[in-house]
This record gives sequence, C-alpha cells and structure tokens, in this order.
Amino acid sequence: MSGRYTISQLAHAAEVPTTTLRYYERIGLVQPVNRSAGNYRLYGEESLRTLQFIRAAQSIGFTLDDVKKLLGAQDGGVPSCGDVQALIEERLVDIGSRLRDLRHVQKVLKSSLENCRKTERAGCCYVVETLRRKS
Amino acid sequence: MSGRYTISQLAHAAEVPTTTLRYYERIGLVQPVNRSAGNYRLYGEESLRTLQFIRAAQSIGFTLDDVKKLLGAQDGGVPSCGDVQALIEERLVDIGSRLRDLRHVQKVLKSSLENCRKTERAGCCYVVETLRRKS
DNA sequence: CTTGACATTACACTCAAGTGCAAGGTCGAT
DNA sequence: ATCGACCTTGCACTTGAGTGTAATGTCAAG
Repeated sequence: MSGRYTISQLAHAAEVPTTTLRYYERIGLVQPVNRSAGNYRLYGEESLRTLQFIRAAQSIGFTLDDVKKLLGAQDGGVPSCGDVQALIEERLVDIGSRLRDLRHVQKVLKSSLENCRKTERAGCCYVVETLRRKS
Repeated sequence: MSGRYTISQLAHAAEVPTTTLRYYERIGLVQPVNRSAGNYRLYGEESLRTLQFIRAAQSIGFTLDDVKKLLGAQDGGVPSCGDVQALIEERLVDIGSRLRDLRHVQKVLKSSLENCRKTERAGCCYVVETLRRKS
C-alpha cells in the first residue's frame, strides 16, 4: 500500500521521464500514494500499472483526457461500457476524417511530384506555377 | 504597384481574417506594399495572389514554413525544382507514416469496440480490462 | 562534513497556426 | 464635432503533451 518507488525509480520502471510523472500528477492522472519525510513523492505498484495503462491507451489513439475518463479519474466513477463505446466511436470518427484528408493530400502530392519531375527545367517549377494558378 | 486594398478589403477578398494577415506579415509571409498617410497597411493584387497560393499549398499538406520556402521568402531566392521535390518527398514520408499509424489505431479501436459490444456487462468493460492487462 | 546525485517548487517555453484583448489612432459621414 | 467603423500596436492566450530552468532542499556514501 505504501510507497515502494521514488519518482526516479518509478520513472525507470515505467520508462517515462520524471518530468512526465510530475506532469501527470498536475493534470490529475497519477497521484503518488504519499510523501516521504523529506517530502519526496512515493509511488506504489498500482502507479506502475496505471502508467502502463496510459501507454496502452495512448498507443491506440486515446488522449490523456480520454484516459482520465477511462480511469474514472474524471468527475467520479468508473465508466460504463456505454461510455467507453461512445469514446471509441468518437475517436473512430476523428480517425476516419483524418484518414480521408491524408489520403487526398497524398494523392495530390504524388501527382505534383510526378509532374515536377517530368517537366523539370530551370527557373520554372511546375508545382510552384500550378499553386500560383490555383485560387 | 501601389496599394489597392486595405487590410479588411484584402481579408474579404481572400476570405481570411485580418488577424491572420497581420500574423502572416509578422512571420514574413505576406508584406503590405506600403502604408497610407494614417499608417494603414495597403496591399496590392499580388498579395491576393500570394494568399491564394498559401491556401492552395496548405490544402495539399505544406506547412507555412514550407510555403515560405516555396515563395522564396525564406533565405533568398526562388526554390529550384530539386528543392521543391525534396520538400514534397519530405511531406510524403510524413504522410506515409501518419497513415500507417492511423490505420493501425483504427483497426485496434474497431476490434475493441466489437469486443466491448459483444461482452458488455455491468461493472466490467472489456476495453478497460484489456488495457489494464497490457504492458 | 562535504560532495554528488537526486528531489522539491514555480514558472516559462516548445510546436503550429493562429485568436483575443486593450488602449489608442484614423476615416468618412452626418 | 462627433459617431461608428475601421485601423494601429503590443501582448497574452489557445491546444496537447510535455520539456527546460532556476533556486533550493534531501539523502547516502566517503
């Protein structure tokens, strides 16, 4: 229950900089279990688990704010399946539109590159000229 | 050559807020051609064209910093085709990796959502449990 | 008892592309 | 002459996820 890790020990165990741990505390994500006599943060095993949770959640596209909700650290209570599903659906919508945008941009850039290569000559770049003509 | 637009006229013509025009000036992207007696910014036709250029370039994934280079407003001189191609290739690499990441995240979230729906029951969400288990 | 490694706090800064605000100046019309 | 709409400047703020710095405190080893 009591603190088994100092901040740098936890940082090392979780492979996270200590500054990030202080930041997580500041935003209410990971609290130390208590403080030492000299006011050092002391963390327990569950902090390590929380950090691993955070990493896993981040890696699948949740923001720290989402994570806060998933952890029930936001306005009280563990989230229901319905809450979690809503969160995931939100992220999926985000991702869908970002994918659409990126694919479009990719297409345009690829064809610009092609055209630039094909028509390359000094002092007159296809891409720059095309952009100039576009309104 | 001389100014045909005040800031708000140009803003209106280019469909850009005036604040953005001042910002573009600040970062060295669009300069007014001169100032009125009362120190008002005056822009010419070429400013409008530059703004259209900026919009077109932004919409295909260039940053304002890229745009600066494309316009030759950065460290001297209009860019060569080679420079432009390098810029485009950089952006394509960015986009490629962002697409890969997003597609991965999308897959994981979709299957999480499925699993959450299938196994839904009170007080125990599949997604939250899975994240907890992951290191 | 001093040295070095680690800790604390508060605060500012990063990136990108702007937005918002306050205090004041200018312009055209009434 | 005054009103309102527009303009000027400078400065701070925004988002997200942290990073950097300075001044100071603690702890264990030699």
